Amino acid sequence: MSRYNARTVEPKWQKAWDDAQTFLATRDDAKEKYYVLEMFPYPSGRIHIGHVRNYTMGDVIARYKSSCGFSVLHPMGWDAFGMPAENAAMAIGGHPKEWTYGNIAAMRDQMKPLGLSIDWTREFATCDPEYYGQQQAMFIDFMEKGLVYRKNATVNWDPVDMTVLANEQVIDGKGWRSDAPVERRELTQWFFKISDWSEELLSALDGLDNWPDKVKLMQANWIGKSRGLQFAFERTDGGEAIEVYTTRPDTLMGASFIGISPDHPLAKELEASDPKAAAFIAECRKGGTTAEALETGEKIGYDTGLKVKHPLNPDWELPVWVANFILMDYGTGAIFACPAHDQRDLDFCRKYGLPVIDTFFALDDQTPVTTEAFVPPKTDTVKWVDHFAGLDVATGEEAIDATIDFVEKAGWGQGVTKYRLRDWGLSRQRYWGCPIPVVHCEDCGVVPEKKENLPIKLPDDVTFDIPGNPLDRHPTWRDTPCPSCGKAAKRETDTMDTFVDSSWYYARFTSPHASTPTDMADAEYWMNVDQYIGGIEHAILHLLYSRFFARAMHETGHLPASAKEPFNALFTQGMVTHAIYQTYDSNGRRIYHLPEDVIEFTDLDGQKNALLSVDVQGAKIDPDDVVSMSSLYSMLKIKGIAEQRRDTVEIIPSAKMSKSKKNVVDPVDIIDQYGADTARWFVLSDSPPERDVEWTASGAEAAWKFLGRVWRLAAELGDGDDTDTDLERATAQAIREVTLGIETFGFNKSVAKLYEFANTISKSKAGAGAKRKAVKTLAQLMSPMTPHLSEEIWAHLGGEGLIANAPWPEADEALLVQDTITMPIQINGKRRGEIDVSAEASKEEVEKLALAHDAVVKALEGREPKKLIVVPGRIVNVVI
RNA sequence: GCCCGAGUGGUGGAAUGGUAGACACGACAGAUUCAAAAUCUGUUGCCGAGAGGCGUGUCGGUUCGAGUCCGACCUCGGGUACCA
Repeated sequence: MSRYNARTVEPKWQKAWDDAQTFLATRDDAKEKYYVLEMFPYPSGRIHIGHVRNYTMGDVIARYKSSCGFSVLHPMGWDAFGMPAENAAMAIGGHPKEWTYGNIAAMRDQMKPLGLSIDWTREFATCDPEYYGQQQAMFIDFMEKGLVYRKNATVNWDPVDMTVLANEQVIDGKGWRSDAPVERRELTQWFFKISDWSEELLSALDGLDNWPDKVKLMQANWIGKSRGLQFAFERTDGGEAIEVYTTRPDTLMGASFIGISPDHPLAKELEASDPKAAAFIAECRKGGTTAEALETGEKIGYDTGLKVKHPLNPDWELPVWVANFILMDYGTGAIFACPAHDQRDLDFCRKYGLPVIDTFFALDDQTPVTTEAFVPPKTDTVKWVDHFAGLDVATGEEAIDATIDFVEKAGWGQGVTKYRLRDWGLSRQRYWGCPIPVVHCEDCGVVPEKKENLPIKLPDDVTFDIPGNPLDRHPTWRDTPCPSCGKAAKRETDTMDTFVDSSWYYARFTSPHASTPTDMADAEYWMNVDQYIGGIEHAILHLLYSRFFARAMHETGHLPASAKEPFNALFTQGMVTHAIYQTYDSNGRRIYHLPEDVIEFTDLDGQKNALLSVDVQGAKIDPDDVVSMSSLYSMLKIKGIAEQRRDTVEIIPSAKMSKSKKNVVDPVDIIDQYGADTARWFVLSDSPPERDVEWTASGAEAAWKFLGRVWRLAAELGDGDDTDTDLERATAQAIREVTLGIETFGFNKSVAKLYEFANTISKSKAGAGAKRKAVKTLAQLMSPMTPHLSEEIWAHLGGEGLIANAPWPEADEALLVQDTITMPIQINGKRRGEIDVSAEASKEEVEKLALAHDAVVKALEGREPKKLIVVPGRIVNVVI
């Protein structure tokens, strides 16, 4: 009998599937459809083990659903625009287009051997002009529907490189290449009006029954619906009143000062007239644009000298400050601060010597606030000091409602609902993205390009030797006649955020070669995505943008109403993580090292250490032999390697795999050595799919051994027509549990059950006929995970056609019924024995049996139990 | 900072509020072998000679019963609107 040889078997079956066009998705109105989609990859150049895990999960679902009789759509494409291509062009020369398409070819070559059931005829990359041209057409439709507009927005500006930086390119407040302190700068940019859909995107979350609650919660928090009070503070100098929005109007008596954003119109006025204010605002503009930078940075303020009148007491004047932590994007860009009940306000007031006024206390503690703000949940009842709406004891919620009522009746303010969600800024000052199809004409203004001129293709003749957007400095590309008046005009040089590309690719897959963005008949049949699979890191932005886009596409006639919520079910798989190894150069900048360039060992204290392999100069070191840094040095000395200064390698454990941080693990070694089925089986084993896993290759060999064992089990079988009830029962149980595992994304549990089932078969004394039947079912149950091996066994055992086309096995329910049950007996909640009872036994019979149990009799010593709990079919607890 | 998760043997993990540790890795012992590889069999949470006790990040609570529910905290991970 020959050994299982993945190297010859796997390509054989891949060819058989290709020849039979097994995975071609076809519209078949007689069949129910099932659309499985994994988030498409960025073509970084190499697939990593996380991709293998992700796509194998999708493949298990796709193959399983196909066996269940569905017409399956399982496509693949490339999220191909983005910064890394431009970075590569800057770092190593070449062109982003060549780099990207080269990477796509390499990754496709790495993916094909995995034997994924993908309909490759639908493949596309978002940087294909055929794709982004359709995106431009949609953009024009969105413009017509008023879904797009322009306004000013802040960007990270590198004053040395004179270019816009991505948040990722700002490291510790400095530009990644220039090392110069980053500034915030305003540019006119394009926006999608996603905020018009805030309520819709929020309330529709309720209908997403098959989405993880955590994702829905994150999106709801992100949209951030709040009800508050909007009103104006009159200025004492008669200037324009300051509108504020607050979610805690009930604390108005605790107001300490008025804070405005450095980007507030009033701040801008002062910037022109007050040099000190201008200096302060300039200070605020230092640093990056991220929320994290703003909120973790030092809170600073500037007293404008302006005063406002408190609306409840015209004699009470409050100072107006400019504060760097107030965002112009949220509310009105101005607040009143209540330091007693907001920690940030309190810290600020203590720093600048502003008053702190308590407005309410806990019922049992009236200590005034000192260094810690009193911020109870809004549902807690508190005692009010002097509430203007006449409250004494009430919850925060009641007080807020009462206050809004009071103010509305008094006529100086209004209850308002606001959302935190901001409009989606889609402009990018970069080359490698989808050009925004508009023209700036001196006479006509901003004019959309004519659809017949689409796609507006990116010019190929660009260079990346200087920072900035090559489209801006291209000699001719910008020049174009105005689509409206025909006069010489200029193209927009901003390109689109890559999130635009990934916000509708799922729809394009339903008709990837159509001459319009979608084909309605195809979209009607294939949409929605029945199962979407991707990383939790996309829980907010990508998934929210996609939900918005589907709605916008419906508005513009590109998707049916039924596809407004495009993903029926979502599964967020965990990430495969790996340690990052870093050292520092002489300027203190981080240098990242590949895992294969590092020797890692654990010393006797359990401390992890690492050294660069180059420092070991090729000496063979077994990390298990190294117990401490000094023992490593002695070993190196013994091996004749001269003592030298060596960098200590810093280890950052369990970080998301990222090419730029060089902690990406390549799966090709495993595939080369053991085959795709082993890699697939391995990534599905052990870890629950939703959990992050630290990458370790130990266990790959065990997976390979198991698959060999299953093959031998099949290969060594003889013939016979005998049957075996025990094996049939084990088969029925395996079918039930493996199926349940797949249906609930418990692939690790399915794998464990398959191990158990295979062990049961190999240990069974049943005849060849009975075993043959069991092994055939085993092969079928394994086929979504190890499709090549399963086909080989299926063919060997005389199965009809391809196992990929065989219907999913069904469990014989009659065999799953148990007649006796073993029930554990607890005494005071601790397990002390067990009894066997018939499945039909009444509660009374179980109680009798339990009380007659040796351990119970002994513990009772003739007394009556205090309580006797019988959970039928489960457990008995005797309380003494 | 803010929002969302996760934490169980040496390791990955299993467990509708009902026998904690299924299944696998590793380790150890044995069989087979001239020997090894491969394969097969067995043992394996910790403490204890044993009886037994202790055990699911920490502390507290609810319950007849908590890994699971509630509260506080610790650590790690993801997101934080220009990484994708």
